[in-house]
Order: sequence, then C-alpha cells, then structure tokens
Amino acid sequence: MIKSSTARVDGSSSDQTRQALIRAGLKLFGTKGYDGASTREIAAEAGANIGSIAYHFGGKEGLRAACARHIVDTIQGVARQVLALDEAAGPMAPEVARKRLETALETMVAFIIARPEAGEFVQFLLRELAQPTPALDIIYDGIFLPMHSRMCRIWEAATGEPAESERTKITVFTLIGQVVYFRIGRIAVERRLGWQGIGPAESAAVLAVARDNLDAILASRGKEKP
Amino acid sequence: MIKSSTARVDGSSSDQTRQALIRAGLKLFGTKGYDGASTREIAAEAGANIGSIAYHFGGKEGLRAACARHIVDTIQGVARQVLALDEAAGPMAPEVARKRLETALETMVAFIIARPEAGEFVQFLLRELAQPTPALDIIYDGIFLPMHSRMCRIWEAATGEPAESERTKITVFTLIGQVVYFRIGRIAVERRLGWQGIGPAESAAVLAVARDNLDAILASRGKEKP
DNA sequence: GTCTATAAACAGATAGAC
DNA sequence: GTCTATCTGTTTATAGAC
Repeated sequence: MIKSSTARVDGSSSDQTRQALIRAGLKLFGTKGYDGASTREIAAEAGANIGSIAYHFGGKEGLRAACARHIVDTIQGVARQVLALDEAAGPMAPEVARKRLETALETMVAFIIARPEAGEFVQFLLRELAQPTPALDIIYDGIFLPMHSRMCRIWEAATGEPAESERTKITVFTLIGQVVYFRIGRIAVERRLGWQGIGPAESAAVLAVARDNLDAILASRGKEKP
Repeated sequence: MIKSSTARVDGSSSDQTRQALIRAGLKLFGTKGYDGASTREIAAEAGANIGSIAYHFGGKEGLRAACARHIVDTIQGVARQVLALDEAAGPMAPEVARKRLETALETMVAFIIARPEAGEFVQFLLRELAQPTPALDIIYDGIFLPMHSRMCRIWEAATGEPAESERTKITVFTLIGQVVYFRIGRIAVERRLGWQGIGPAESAAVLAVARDNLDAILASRGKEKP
C-alpha cells in the first residue's frame, strides 16, 4: 500500500524517513544513474531499511517519480516569487527585459553550476532528459515548459521577436545550453581549465562570459532591421 | 584471455563479431546507459553469444573501453584531414579564422544533432562525461582535449585573445554547449517546438541561430578594445 | 573461435514479526 | 511504521564441450 501524497509538515517519523529516502534517491540517481543505483544503497544512504522504499513509494519507480516531484516543487517554490514580481509589473520595457534576462542568466549559473546541492538536482534532471520516462513528464510540465515559455516572453519584450516563434525558442535553448554544459561536461571543463572544482570564483568567470555572450546576441538582434 | 588490439581489416569471423559487439554496445550503452544495458541484450543485438564479450574484451568493462576507443578512432579519422589542411596553411588571417569557426560550428551541428548514427556516439560520450570512468580518460585525451585546444587556437587567430587564456577556453565551451544541448535535451526541445524529430530542416534552423550567435559574439569581441 | 551450461553474486519485491 | 528474512528473477563471469 502506498502512502498518500498528503504532505505532513511535522517531523513525524514517517515523514522523516520519507524525506531521507528522497534525498538519498536524488543523490544516488544523480551520480550513478537510475539503473546504477540499487535500492539497498539508497536505503543505506538514507539510514532506512530496504522495505521502506516499497512502503512509502510502492517500489523503485515510485521513488523516482517522488524525486522528480520533489525537484519540481522546490524549483517552483523559488520561481514563484520571481515570476509574481514580473507579472505584476505588466508589459516590460526593452531595457527592463534585458536586465531581466541577465538576472535569469545569473540565477541559472548560480543554481546549475555553483550550488553543490543543486548538482544532484540538475544531474538527475539531465539523466531523465536523456530518455523518455514517466518522471520526465513531471519535470517537463513542471519546470521546462513554464521556465522556457517565460524566458521566451521576456525575450520578446527585449527584442521584439515573437515569443512563440521558432527562432526565439531555439535562441532561448542556446542560452540555456551554454550554461548547462558546464554541469554535464564539468569533469572535462575542470580538467581543461586546471580547476580543482567550480566554486564562486570559477562560476563568476563562467557567468562573465555567458553575460558577454548574451549582450552580444542582444546587440546584434536589436540592429538586425534598422 | 583478451584478444590483442591488432586490428584486422579482412572480414574474418572473429573481427566481424568483435565489430558487431562494439556497434551493439555503443547503441545500447548510449540509449540505456552502461548499467541499464545488460551483456545479454548486447550479445543478442550483435547476433553473438554472451561468452563472446568475455572472450573479446575480457568482460563488460572491457567492451566499454573498446567502445570509447572506437569512437576516438572514428572521430580522429574524420578530424585528421581537416586539421591537416589548417595546419599546412600556416598562421591564419582573422577573416579566415572566422570562416573556420563557422565551418566548425556547421560540422558540430551536423554531427551532434543531425546524423542519426552519431546520436549513439554523442549520447555514449555524454553519459561517460557525467561521471569519472576509465573510458572517459580515453575520450578526453583523444577527442575533447585536442578538439577544444584546436578551437581555442582558431579563436585566437580570429579575435586576438590568447588561445590558452581562461576566457577563451570558457568561451569555446559555451559555443560547444549551446549545440550539445540539442542532443541532451532533444526530447524537451522536440516537445517544445512541436518537432517530430530533428531532420535536415530542423538542424538547419538550429545552425542558423548558432551561427548568428557566433557572429554576434565575434563582432562584440572585435570591438572590445577599439 | 564459438557456443552452452552453470556458478556466484546481486537485483527488486514481498510477507510477516515486532 | 519499521525492520528482517526470504523469494524469485537476473546479472556477470567462468569452465568446458565442440
């Protein structure tokens, strides 16, 4: 029998192990992949027993889905306040929109590259992204689609290019891609640059380049049809 | 006992199954991941028996390494002629270097995104990249390092920024990243853009944006210190 | 070299004691 | 709710027939 999804906020024993299992799942699925991580490892990492996975999530697949949902909830919580501010402000002036794009880039770099805890999140996401899986649907609808749509709308405000045009969508994907690569290719990047890890100094260097790229692209789009 | 690495060019039975196993390994490791693909599946896909993997490669890990080596050999074969032309031409004029960067981008898009056969290659690479593994060393030294170094040198010729500077290295990574994302995030991209797949038309659209981005970045770098 | 049979370890799921 | 013991299937690796 699977525990209902009604989240309990108190520190009940049940909820504690549930959270611990999700944390452990996120970590091990992210680092070793879904197939590479065994339920025994995950239970051990969470300080729980093997049976608890079946009890709380119905099985390994259920834990995967719960991890996906947890990521979506967490990110939406952060994003909600940012979005609320934007939407309330009404239509954006191009200058404001450009600043907003830079802020979005900063947030992405900070979250995707720098925050150590986010590493597990992002790597989990990217692994799910590599193949169609039930967890991917949760993530796509909960994060990818709203985030990407939002950035496309800001892009329209900044450049005048229609938000839902193919060109705008692709451009926004390239902006995301240039940042994401530093997480996927992290090992190669560190080796090539002689970095021991990616801390504040290193992520600042990445951000500087990403920002310059964005500014350059914006500048060229602005004067495309003078 | 592991078969020596002396490659045979004739269609001997031994070499045939060896090649078939590598092809099958590349395909299944790429789509399902190393842990997700079983040796039984691979042997079946290759039309061989399970024991042949141990015979030819000493085990599953050996097959993984052989797949990595196969990718390196294949890509180096393609890259060799291109590089030979460049190196022979001596120091590059900025205009020529810029054209070369665009060509490199075209090649990357064509290889990474469009070519269906390359899909297995790239996905295998990206999966290995996600965690440190013996196969990664083979790939880093054989492909990543020489490719990236090469692009950095062309970048220097085009912009005057030192090839081995941190900024140049990071910039080249962003150029690669914006393309690579369309392979990793392919499912999300297809869903968002309403594409049924990424064929010639779609990859042309991606290339157009990537090229515009490159031109914009180059333009801004050129006039940074007027 | 190829293929089969088998061993030894490990996977996820489950039943039941507490 | 937690935890243990166990079932069933699958994994890789190996030994040996052909």
